[in-house]
Amino acid sequence: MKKYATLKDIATALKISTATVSRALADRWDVNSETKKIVCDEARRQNYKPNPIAKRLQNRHSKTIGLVVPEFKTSFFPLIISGIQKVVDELGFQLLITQSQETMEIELRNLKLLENNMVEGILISISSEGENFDYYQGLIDSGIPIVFFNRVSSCIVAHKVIIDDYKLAFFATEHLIYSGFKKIFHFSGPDKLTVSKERRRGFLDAMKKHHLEITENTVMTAGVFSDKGYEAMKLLIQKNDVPDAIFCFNDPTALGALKAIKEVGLSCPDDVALVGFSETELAQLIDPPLTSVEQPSFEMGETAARLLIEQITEPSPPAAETVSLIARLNIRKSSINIHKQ
Amino acid sequence: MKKYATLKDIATALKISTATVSRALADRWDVNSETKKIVCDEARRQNYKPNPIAKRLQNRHSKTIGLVVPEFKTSFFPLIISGIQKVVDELGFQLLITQSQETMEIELRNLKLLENNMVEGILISISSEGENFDYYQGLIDSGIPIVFFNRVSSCIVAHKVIIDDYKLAFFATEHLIYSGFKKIFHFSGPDKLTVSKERRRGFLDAMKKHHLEITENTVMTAGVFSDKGYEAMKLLIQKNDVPDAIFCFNDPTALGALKAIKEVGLSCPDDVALVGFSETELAQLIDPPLTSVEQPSFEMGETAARLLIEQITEPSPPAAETVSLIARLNIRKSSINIHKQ
DNA sequence: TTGTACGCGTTATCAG
DNA sequence: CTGATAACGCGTACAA
Repeated sequence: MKKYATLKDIATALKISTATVSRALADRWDVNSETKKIVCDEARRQNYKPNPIAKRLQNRHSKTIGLVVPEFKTSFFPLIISGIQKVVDELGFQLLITQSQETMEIELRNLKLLENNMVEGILISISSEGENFDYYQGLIDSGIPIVFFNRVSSCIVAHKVIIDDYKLAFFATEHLIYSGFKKIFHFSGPDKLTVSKERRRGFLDAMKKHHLEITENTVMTAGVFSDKGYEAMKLLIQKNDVPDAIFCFNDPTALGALKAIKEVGLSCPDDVALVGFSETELAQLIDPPLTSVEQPSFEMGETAARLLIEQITEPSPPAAETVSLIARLNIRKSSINIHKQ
Repeated sequence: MKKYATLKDIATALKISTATVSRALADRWDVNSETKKIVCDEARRQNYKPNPIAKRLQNRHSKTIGLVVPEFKTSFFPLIISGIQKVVDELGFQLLITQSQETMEIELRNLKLLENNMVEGILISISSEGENFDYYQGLIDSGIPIVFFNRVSSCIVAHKVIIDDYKLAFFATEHLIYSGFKKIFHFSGPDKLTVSKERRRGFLDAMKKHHLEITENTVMTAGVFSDKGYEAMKLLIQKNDVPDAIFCFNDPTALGALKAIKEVGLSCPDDVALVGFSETELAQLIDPPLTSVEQPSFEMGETAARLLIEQITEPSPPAAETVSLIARLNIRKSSINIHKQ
């Protein structure tokens, strides 16, 4: 193992004190320009690099924030990250990214990793398995602010950036209802996530408002990934209980359902209409183009990052606030009712 | 700003020495179980957390490696990251992820960021703008090994994990030729990337082998993003020089071209056939499904991570080696020649 | 202009 | 069993 060159190494090599070396390297005015030159040369010769860890031990601020997202296989989180990056760069901070892979365990490990690297604050969208409440709270208590976005913690007091999932789910469902579909199902997300609950609530309220029948299969838990949507759809086909339309928790789930639909020779939207959520790039490209709720992802990232850094830099940060951004339903071919025309 | 509780705080509160506190908290055998208990209680009371930075100042190893990728909007890099994560987790390391957004400047900033966090090694796929040679070499010289993957540096001696871009480009082009297309173009990637050069070389060699005409427009530089593919296609349409088929640098470029093709009422593959590269999830989902070269992304991540960690942990690491993984061409509808049937 | 000495928070060594 | 003390690498008052 190669040993680092330290200030001391340079000092002893040059037979001067470490203090002088330190000052020379910092290029300060109160040091002889000649010694300055000698020191710099020797530093280069020894391939000296200041040890950032030692520096931080005194400085106490790293100008770095951490991020934990569940995954970035879909384009949803990457878009948010772009927004975060922009603000972080603008404000002279740096960003460390981790992914929890939708598990609480890895999420916890990532939080600790970030903490170990002395981030000054954390942005997080929680895993679908549930929340590490205690740890969130512990971080906040120990002076590391957290801002939640998209998937937020229900019981921690902190800044949160979301959209109105309930309202959008309600809209999306009403869109299907107004299009003339009668037998409408919902593929729900993970039970523990607030977003899942909100979207399910929006769906059910819309169904109730229009007095549509709610049966045992009306709401099926399908999770976040496309294979779950595929399985759920397969199950319905097998049970011979195929609906006219399905409002899905997200785009991957809808795509999974679409795959199953096509496989058995059914057609979308003729036989089964589909609506997704949190529109990914794919929505517009697939066949048929998918109706989906478009979230202001980039803006969500910007807002969350700004709130976090504000909290870090402001001496008296504002009280915890929940910011709700505007989202909208993009109607495309997958939810057009051809029989109604 | 809340002040951290330190060992000293606990020590003074309990009127004992910091050494004892340290030992008690480390749960060592040579400390009275009663004092141990008292110390732990006081630690909890003061919400004490050990300062990892101070620890590292002596330990010198962080069990953490860093990653720099150009972007993760497409599913290509995320898949590689999954592979990396798997190995990193298995071997008890941790992973810090950064994205260069395809620019040299941010790449450099990220390298420094990782270095500042004392990563023990770095995995990188370089930005399309070019390479920070000097900095790569400096890192390696100062004892931080680097493993390149996918987009590798041409002039640094280090482990590299790639596929045979030349061969696959050659295959893909021959596939188009054997399908009966005559006027075949290539949308090339950024000029500075080795992968671009290799794929272009493969394309040109295949064209030459089969004595197909190469004109001024045959090779167009279109970059990495879909908008560039779109623009390039638009330009060809405008110039009234539309080919039978295009071999694109990657999937996004192909998708951009597809968009332009559809916009002017042309059809793929009837009017223009398309072949992509580094197959993303989308390839199978769009209309028409896109012929593309499938890279063993997950395996690439695994291999790169394994090589890096091996280099970190082995006392005498093996010489730099270039690993070439197996890739394959997946033929789909976008490159079927309907006129030939 | 340069050197001395101390602190950042922790662990390890060596006395007691 | 416990307490001083010396590192780890750097910055910086303070003294010379």
